[in-house]
Amino acid sequence: MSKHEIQVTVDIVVFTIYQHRLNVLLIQRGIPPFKWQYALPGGFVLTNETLEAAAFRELREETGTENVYLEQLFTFGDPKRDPRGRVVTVAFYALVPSDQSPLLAGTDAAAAGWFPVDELPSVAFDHHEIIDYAINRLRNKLEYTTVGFELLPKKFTLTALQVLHEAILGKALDKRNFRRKILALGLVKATKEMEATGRKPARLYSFRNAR
Amino acid sequence: MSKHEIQVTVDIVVFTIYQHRLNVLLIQRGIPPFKWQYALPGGFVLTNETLEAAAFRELREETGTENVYLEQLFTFGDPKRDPRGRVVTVAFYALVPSDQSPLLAGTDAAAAGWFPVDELPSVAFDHHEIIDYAINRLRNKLEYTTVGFELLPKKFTLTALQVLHEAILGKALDKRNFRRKILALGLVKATKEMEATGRKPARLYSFRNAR
DNA sequence: CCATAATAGTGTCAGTAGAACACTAGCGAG
DNA sequence: CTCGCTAGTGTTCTACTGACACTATTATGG
Repeated sequence: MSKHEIQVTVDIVVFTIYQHRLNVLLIQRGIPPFKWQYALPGGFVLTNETLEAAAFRELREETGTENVYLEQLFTFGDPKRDPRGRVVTVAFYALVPSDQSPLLAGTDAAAAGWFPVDELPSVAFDHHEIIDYAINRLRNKLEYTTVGFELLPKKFTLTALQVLHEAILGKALDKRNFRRKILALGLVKATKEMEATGRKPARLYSFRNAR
Repeated sequence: MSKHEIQVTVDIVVFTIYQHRLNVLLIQRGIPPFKWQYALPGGFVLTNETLEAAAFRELREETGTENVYLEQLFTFGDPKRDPRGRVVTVAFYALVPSDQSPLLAGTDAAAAGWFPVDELPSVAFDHHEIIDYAINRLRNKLEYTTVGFELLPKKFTLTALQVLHEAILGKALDKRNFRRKILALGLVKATKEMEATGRKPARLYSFRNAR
């Protein structure tokens, strides 16, 4: 019974909204296997940290992002998924508010970048499968939870919220129906501020619950 | 960087409907830690098998069940969850049709038994947390998928289907509304057979899709 | 054979949620 | 002051959900 030969990693699908599109953070690998290919941020779990802590640590080390929404997705354990040996990876996804996303002051990563989910490059290992899984989860959760707010700044316009939903769901939504539904949910509170840019100023809203 | 000291196991929450209640399969441990306490069926993942294959293998070895619905749930990796060392467990849940459930011709297990989810004994490790997670997942999936049918024999009465839903959701449902909704979904097909037992015979239905 | 016990099976109405659909309001730029 | 641009707003129809009570059919037992 070869019980000890399995290594455990975490991989994180980091999402943000950038230029009205849903984007994923990818890092170019500096070492084999799959050298120079893009891959998800991630790495080995240390023996004395939780899985979630490992994911947060890798996020910090590789991308400089902190204090983001993080949720476990699924665990991928095909024996052939890593050519180096048996590696089981616990996949997470993270949501970065759109006003913090371009800060890529990475340390580990040679090169990192945001890629729109419908224009992904080829990625290492089974990371494409992980990304697909994450997009599906995000779409589903958007419909019955408040995850969407995690991708926005603290104050946002209803149009920005709608654009976000459209970017994730990949389809256009009716403005009046969308606003009616969001306001009926009561999760959002009008502030007294208006957005500066643009032609006609739009009212800023904030999310009611704690972030 | 102590990367190699993590062991990977699978644990399975096996559900069935028994006497109109949702039940979980537990096995009494024959060895420490938690000797004589009840625990979920499960065990170590071998280096050349997928996680799912490991779960199926443990199910077969420990409970004799085969060909059941199996789905990955969540991965539990708290460093302190197992007193023997660092063990990360990938949790699954399985659904056993009610006409196959009492077959507990186990091999590994000293003693196994079905326990109603609202009368669980104290269980080893963090298995209570895993069971709670599984019940929640099952309740949620019942509302938007067809998992429910996995817990029934191939032919079943609509009353049996309703009892199943009530057992999982833990609340009574209106008979007319329930039947209307189920029939409107079109997932179920009336057969020409009637159930033998009972006072007035009830029509048997079958699930349309493949099992 | 008739009465009883037990479960099967059936319809309506009211309230709510979701989808389709087009115009006016307010601001900045030129 | 006109144009361009985005903000913001209601109604109607349809589909689904939930509440609610009685008749039909069989087996059993007196």
